[in-house]
Amino acid sequence: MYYYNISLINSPLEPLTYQSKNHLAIGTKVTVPMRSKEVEGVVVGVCDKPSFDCIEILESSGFCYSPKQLEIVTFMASYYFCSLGEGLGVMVPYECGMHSHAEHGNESEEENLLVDVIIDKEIELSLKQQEALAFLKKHKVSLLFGDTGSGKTEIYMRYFQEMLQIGKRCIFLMPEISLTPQMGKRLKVHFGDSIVMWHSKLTPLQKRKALESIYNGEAKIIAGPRSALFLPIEDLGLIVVDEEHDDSYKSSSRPRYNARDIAIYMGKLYDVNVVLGSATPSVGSYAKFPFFRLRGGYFNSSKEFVYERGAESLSPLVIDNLKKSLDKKEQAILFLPTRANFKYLICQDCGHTHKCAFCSVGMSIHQKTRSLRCHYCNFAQAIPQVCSECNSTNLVSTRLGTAEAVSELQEKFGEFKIGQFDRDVITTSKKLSTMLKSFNDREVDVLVGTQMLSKGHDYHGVTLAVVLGLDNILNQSDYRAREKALSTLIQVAGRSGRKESAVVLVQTFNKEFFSSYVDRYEDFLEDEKGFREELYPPYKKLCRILFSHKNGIKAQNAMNDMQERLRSFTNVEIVGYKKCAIERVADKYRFEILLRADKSTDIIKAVLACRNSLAEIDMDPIEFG
DNA sequence: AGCACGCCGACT
DNA sequence: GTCGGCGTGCTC
Repeated sequence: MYYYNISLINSPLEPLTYQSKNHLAIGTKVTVPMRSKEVEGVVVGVCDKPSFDCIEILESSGFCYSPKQLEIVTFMASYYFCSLGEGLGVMVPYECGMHSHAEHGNESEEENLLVDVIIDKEIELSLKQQEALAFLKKHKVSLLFGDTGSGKTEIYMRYFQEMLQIGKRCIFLMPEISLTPQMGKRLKVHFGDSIVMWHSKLTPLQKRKALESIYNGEAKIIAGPRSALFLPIEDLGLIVVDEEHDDSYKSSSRPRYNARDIAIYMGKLYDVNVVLGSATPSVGSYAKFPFFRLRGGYFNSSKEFVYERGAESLSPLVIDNLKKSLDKKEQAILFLPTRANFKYLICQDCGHTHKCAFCSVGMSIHQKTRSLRCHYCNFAQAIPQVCSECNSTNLVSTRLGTAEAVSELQEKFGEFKIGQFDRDVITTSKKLSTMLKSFNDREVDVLVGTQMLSKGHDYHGVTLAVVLGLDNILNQSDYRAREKALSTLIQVAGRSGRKESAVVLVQTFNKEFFSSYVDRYEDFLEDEKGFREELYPPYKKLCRILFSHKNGIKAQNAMNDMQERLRSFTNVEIVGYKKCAIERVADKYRFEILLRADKSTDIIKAVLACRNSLAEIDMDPIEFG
């Protein structure tokens, strides 16, 4: 009889011991009984006969995780504080017997011949682009710091093509696949069946087909959001992380990994190059990696930035600019920050804000459904007519929401079509492509939206971008607030003026800040480096520990207990321990500890020694709320 | 005494 | 994470 440590996939439990009559290789995916249910697990170790009676492994599947996949999972488990089972949950295994030769780098003549057939035409690069590509090839990890429209995508594509020609495969990460159908199409046109798009919204059939082509080797490029990192790919030659600054690379549930950072880890592990690309690179990547600067778009467009003192209103200046551009039969986009900090219902008489019954956040008004909705737990209720505190009927909402902006503009510009572009309206990728198509076909004149507007779509005829509410990002208590606000402005501005000259109208009380950096992002990055030194990433490591429980006292006690114990670790600084800014979410009270240290290993040691069962640990956090 | 709920520990 | 055992405390 053999005895194995089995990690249960997606389970927070540590590996459990099961027995088997047959020998099983480490990494084999199996089915085991667990409390009268059958669950999937992975053989992660061999062990001696334990003192307790063991249960038999039911069957071994035809799938297994490669040693390198197990190494990645082990790293994720230790660095991001999850179980092996939770780490394995994001990994897709190989078919048994597939990976062994692949990981030793054997090349197949047959495949090389196949590639020659697939590639039809070479992607032409400008001199500057060729220079950039040469730079990327020279460095293990490099940053392609290229303005919107400067031709980053062609460089990636050319690099992919060259990899394919030597029989190598590539991973192409992008933020939120559903938000970038244009990129997908563009790649599909060039690479046909040798590119496969992988994301969580694939139907079971699509998923099967995609996996099939990965297993049989037809898929040479795997493209998608962060989950595309973890497919059973052989002969890996290159990883590209597009829009590397994007927050969606950080997972907000366990395993709380950052796909950009895991890509870099995998680059080392597989000994392949990693390319990070962005028009607005993160301060961290800029500080850590060599970069190549690609300036300007080839649209030769000029942009005029106009600043108006204000927060978030459809001011006369905004209306006037929109009118001018509409009269000229041109298109405009209007940006408002994410819906998360949207408009709340406030009583003018007593100042009371209508809060969610389960979370300590204001409920947002959704005019379309005539309801109040909580963006943290989705609780919904009718819009009340009177204040629950003082019975006043004088209830107003101060902030401007996308839906409201749309209806207000539609009223003012009756003959033009105003489109709404946010997560409330664009719920499927079909709706996304429909909206983008009607905008590019000029059936829609003004597109009003949130962050979604800035996510790399091509808008051909936009000559006016109105950017409202930036100060709401800038004023967040987040060490990245400046970076987030400025990069948002640059990304939105980058959506306009692809062909002609364009106006970017910015409402802010911080003109000084935005105007001095908006066309010199590298200066911002340099200055920001100075600001972060001694305090923030990438110079210091941060770790946030969250305690949440229905019983607030329990959560608070758990925080206090851990905080006390952490004090003996002198190389880890307790930046603070307190109620979260949003103190209740989904009927649970929340407390947090923020840690800072020079080295992540110091944080890991301290947290491992001090954590309790309520502690949810977020390494390299990007959310502070 | 009987039942409901909530806490806590085990899960191989 | 999820289940079940058990203790507390409330009601009949």
